[in-house]
Amino acid sequence: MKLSNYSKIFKALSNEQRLNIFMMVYKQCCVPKGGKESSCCPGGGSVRGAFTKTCGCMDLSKSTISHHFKELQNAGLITCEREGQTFRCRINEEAVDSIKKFFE
Amino acid sequence: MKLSNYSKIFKALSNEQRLNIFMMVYKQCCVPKGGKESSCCPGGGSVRGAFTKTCGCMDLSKSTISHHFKELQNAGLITCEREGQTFRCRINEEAVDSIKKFFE
DNA sequence: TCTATTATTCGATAACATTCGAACTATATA
DNA sequence: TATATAGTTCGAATGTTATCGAATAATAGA
Repeated sequence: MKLSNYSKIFKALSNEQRLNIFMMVYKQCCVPKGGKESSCCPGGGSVRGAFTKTCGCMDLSKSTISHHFKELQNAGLITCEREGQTFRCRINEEAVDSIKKFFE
Repeated sequence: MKLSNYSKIFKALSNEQRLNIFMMVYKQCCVPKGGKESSCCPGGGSVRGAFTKTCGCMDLSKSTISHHFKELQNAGLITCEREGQTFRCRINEEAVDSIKKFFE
């Protein structure tokens, strides 16, 4: 992976609000081994209605939150797929693995 | 470690030039186990004349490079100590460990 | 097809980042 | 003490990012 891709990833995580969004998705996607699945993640590994949830618990306008989701997607950190009126979000494990490798 | 500290670290690494500087220090500080020490790192773990070296291999003005070193220090990623006319740089292992933990 | 809900796009604005060159400070050495 | 080398600070130009509200588009359901 090129250095410029890494800097893109770090840029996406450099804004505190956006990092917060990333973390909410990240935590909910990581069903601990042997642990219970959370209600938002049937099947584990993805978050239903991530955007709506985020709007509900962050003090930012919808448009700003939409922008932050786009940035996280552009950096390759998450993927989102439409599911009716809302979106289902998933962490891109590859990106996370790349970061881990970066610091080895 | 607070989320805002993480975003500071990621911000420091979000600029490609700065990431480049960080990597040069990082690589030179990490003497592989059983490997030879590099000439810049007698004793291992630190880089002698890091600023001067960086100036020599990056297409940026001294003042800009100085600024980037400051940013890396402010984020707690590296420390620099004067050594005569030049500086000796060291990676802050704690910061790196924090990032690793962040993605566990 | 009408309406409510959900999310995106647009245009504006304010704040912040990157970069430079010039002037300056710190240190070593002749 | 004069000079060379190394690095910092300052002010300015330029570019990028975060944020909002309003207008718009997509979807579900009545």
